[in-house]
Amino acid sequence: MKISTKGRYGLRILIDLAMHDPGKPRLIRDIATSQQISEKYISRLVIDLRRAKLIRSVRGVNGGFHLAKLPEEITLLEILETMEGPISVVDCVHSPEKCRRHTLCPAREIWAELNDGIRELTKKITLDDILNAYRRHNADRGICDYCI
Amino acid sequence: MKISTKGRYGLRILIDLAMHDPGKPRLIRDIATSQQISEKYISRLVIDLRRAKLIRSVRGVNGGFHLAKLPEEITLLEILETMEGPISVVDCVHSPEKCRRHTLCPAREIWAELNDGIRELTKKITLDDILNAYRRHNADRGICDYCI
DNA sequence: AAAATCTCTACTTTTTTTGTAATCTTTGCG
DNA sequence: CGCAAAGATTACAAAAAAAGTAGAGATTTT
Repeated sequence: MKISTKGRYGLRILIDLAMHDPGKPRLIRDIATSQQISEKYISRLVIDLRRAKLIRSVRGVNGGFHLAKLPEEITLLEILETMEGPISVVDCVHSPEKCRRHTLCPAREIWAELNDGIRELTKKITLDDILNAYRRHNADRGICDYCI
Repeated sequence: MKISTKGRYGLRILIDLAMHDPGKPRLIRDIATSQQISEKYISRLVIDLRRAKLIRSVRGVNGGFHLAKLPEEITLLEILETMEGPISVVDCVHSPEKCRRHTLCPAREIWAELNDGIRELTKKITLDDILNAYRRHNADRGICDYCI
């Protein structure tokens, strides 16, 4: 029941892009500097974000990244599922084949409901909400490890 | 966002006890056999369950375990927090000291709200709900790995 | 006293997550 | 054109976390 480092870093990258969107694409190098994440790791993470169409990339000289959607259109659910794979409180919710007798599995409905509940909660939170909370606070002090 | 093996095994132990409560305490050995978990590991796990007062133990000859409460009084939240520690989507929700600048941390309120939401969801599910789901299905086929 | 049981802590193994190395592809510009 | 500035990708390494075990101890009943 914890958001992984990958999830948090994905979010940081999106926050970073959101706060720099105007005009020219943002470099991995610059994201790395402001977010204090290695360039290598960022170039690994942006692949997932791009495949999920949350960001767009421009290759070659003068390339970089920017958001592919408005912050209010990006939900925490999308971000988490992009970075961490589908939310599933137990494996059989999303991989019924793992379960020896999935058609009979007792707690399946209960897990499915809990799972949906959690997904709904995260779906209601948008990148914009997080940005606003961020702006209300002392944005220029940067982001805290462990929190995002 | 996944229930750990420890969490699932704790739940299995409770289900096992609930289905055998009448009269005499149940042995670790018997739980191990029906739940297909090693005796060693169960004796490790029951410590946590006992400390959380979800089960009671009887030591010595003719000893064993039984539930300390009615199944409808045991929530999934208690079980999970007993086995896995407090639910916290990010560390700073429950360990603000980990956060360099926790009084300023931008997303803190958002995480706290999400966290509460998840806790509420799991609080609404009781051991009895799970037992009922279990009984409605083909209980004698046992519990599926990965699901519980 | 002996046997049956639970209790506890420290350790090992396994699995998962995190992060890096190295190489390839695309594009703009002189 | 050809080079340099970017991003893209995959496979591997390191670190952290989770799972599980060993072994000795403490209680209780008979």
